[in-house]
Amino acid sequence: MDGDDEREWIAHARAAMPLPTEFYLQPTVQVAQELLGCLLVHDSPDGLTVGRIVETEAYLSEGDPGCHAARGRTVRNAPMFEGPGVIYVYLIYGMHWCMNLVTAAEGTAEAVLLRAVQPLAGMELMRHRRGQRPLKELASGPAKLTQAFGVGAEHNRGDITSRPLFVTQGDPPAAIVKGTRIGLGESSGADLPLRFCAASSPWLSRPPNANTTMQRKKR
DNA sequence: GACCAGATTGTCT
DNA sequence: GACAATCTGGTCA
Repeated sequence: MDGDDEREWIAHARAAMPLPTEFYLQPTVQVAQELLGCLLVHDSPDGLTVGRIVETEAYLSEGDPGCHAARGRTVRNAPMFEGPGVIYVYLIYGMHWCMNLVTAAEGTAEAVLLRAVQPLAGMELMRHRRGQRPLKELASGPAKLTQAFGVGAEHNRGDITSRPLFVTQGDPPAAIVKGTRIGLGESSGADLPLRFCAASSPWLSRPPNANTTMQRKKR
């Protein structure tokens, strides 16, 4: 990864076409898998950042108590009901932003959580936003990712199928590893195999199926 | 390297 | 008032 590579990624991202709304109308689990290898691009006023998506989680409307919309529509989760291609950004633990891409038709609340990306371009800007962290820690987690890419509340209800924040086609990983989702309680569908990772990627938030080690303690 | 606990605030019951 | 799709720094082995 050198400066020439970064310039090529920037040129590629500037010329790239966002994935269309139809992409997000596919079954959510399929979208979550097909997003792996795709490029997340944010052409912000501060500069351009590009990353390859290496980890996602699917949240479903049926039989998934971990989904924010499992108990119906609320003020917070309303974007999940607004149709394919809508960006759903929410605050977690009062400090961190998480970015979801809404799938399924309007009125059906399903989404894919972006958990980790491999930085490809705009690394200096990401470092600036993330506080000079090592490259591998720039976007290896849902909240790290949003911070590195400058995504926040102002992007909630945005459109992922148009600039400046969009996803474009990339190279699919050689293999995909499925696992259970991270951070969910036992009664929230923690055992559902809805986490998808690019196999053997060093850019993941955690190794596949290592989700039980950092559970919150009971209070 | 592995584990633990604190930070911090919007949302929901 | 409790909890949450997390992160980070500190402690200990």
